[in-house]
Amino acid sequence: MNQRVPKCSCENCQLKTLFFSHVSPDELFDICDIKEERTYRKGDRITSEGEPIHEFLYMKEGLVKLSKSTNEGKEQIISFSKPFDFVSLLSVFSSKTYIYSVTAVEDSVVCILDLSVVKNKAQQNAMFTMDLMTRISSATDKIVIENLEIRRKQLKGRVAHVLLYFSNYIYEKDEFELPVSRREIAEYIGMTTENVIRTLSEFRKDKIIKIFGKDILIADKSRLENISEFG
Amino acid sequence: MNQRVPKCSCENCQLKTLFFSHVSPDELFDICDIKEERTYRKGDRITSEGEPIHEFLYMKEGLVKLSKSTNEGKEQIISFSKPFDFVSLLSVFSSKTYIYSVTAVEDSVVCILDLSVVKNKAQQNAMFTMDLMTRISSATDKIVIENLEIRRKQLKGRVAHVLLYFSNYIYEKDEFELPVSRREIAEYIGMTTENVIRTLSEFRKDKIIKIFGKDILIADKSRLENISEFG
DNA sequence: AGGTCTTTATGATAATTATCACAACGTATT
DNA sequence: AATACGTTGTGATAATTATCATAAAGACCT
Repeated sequence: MNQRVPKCSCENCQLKTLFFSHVSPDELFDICDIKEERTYRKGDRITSEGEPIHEFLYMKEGLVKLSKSTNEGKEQIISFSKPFDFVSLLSVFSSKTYIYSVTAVEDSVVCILDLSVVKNKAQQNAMFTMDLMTRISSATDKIVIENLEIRRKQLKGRVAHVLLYFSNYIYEKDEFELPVSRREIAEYIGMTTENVIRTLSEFRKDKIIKIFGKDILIADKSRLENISEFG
Repeated sequence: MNQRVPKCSCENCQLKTLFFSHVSPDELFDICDIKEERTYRKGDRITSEGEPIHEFLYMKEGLVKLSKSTNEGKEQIISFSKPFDFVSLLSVFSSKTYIYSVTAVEDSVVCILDLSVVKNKAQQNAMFTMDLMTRISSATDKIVIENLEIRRKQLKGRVAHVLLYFSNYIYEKDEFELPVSRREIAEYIGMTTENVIRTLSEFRKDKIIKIFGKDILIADKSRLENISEFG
């Protein structure tokens, strides 16, 4: 399920500059000491809705999804987090329990700090807290904006948008392996699985993309962008 | 358009306890000195998309909407802010310019601090920054959750949801004056104006609500809740 | 290797929502 | 008072999306 990696490798960690730029080397060493890395396999649940929050999470490798299930048992995907994103953005400082679940959609490595350590640090070091707030704000802003973007489009535009999201933002390549199922795409864009599949088939027939199972190749990006923008 | 109220009335301000619980009386006096209150009339624009952010805003009286316009010129309403909510939640600590506009939907009083003052305070006082972060996180969480709620419902459920939102959350009464037009409701729930109007008429015909122009009376709340929940 | 379950896929049909057209009403402006 | 303009309101029709049915392919388990 998960496995501890005892050796701390913070010296080479990009997060050091992003997250800890206002933490002294001594403090950093302390944090490094208590930091834990956990490895998750694709499909593993990392945190669950309703669980108490006692850890602070950020992404080192892989890709995870944040999701929430409706009281009818359907799943809604809120967002995806890639390396050097905070996974802990919603709820962490405003709630005692998670209001969403986090699940690995690729094999992932997540760095974990006890939340009380982060909170203590935050109460002592204002610059650290400012950094933290800036980062968390930026991440939640992205979620809100992305949500608005998806909301104003219809089916084809939304599917095109998601493909471009993975291509441009997550993988930075025109060919990639979809980390999620058609159903999960549907849960992200708020449409049905069948319509997502149908739309992908249509894009394939129109030679905008090539599909080999989970592998997607964007063949005509400008047309895909056009669909994403104007439907 | 707007008018200065020179006298500082922080002594009686609810925000003092919420916002400034970790600020010393001396500091509070300083802040009080430079704080400005501005009065806006219904319809007045408070901040505009693309403008540089140099002020920190919070609500004292009234109701405002946060909105963003698409590149096709359509408006999307992100959320509403009521008294003692921060208006400055998205962007403030993550962007130099506003990515949304703020407009008064009721006559409103907004308290305004220079952003540099808030940032300076935040860099010096970690507890203050923690408070701030907690409040901002809580506000953005609400936006995300509210968005998911609306997204999973269809037309009737969304309209019912909005009515309950105003009734329960904003006015805490079963009878209230709608602060927004049908079009604005449509912009908030992502449906067309005509369909919002039609749905309201349907609720009226079914004796779930009474409508007198902008005045709404919720006559059968449990049925409205049922529609909001199950469509 | 066989069976079960999920995912991908496609078609037909039903439900939902948008668009267009038009009218009444209120409000603001000149 | 007259005009213009936005809001509210309703109906007919078109477009979009969901639902249901069915099937093949792949993953998983034993």
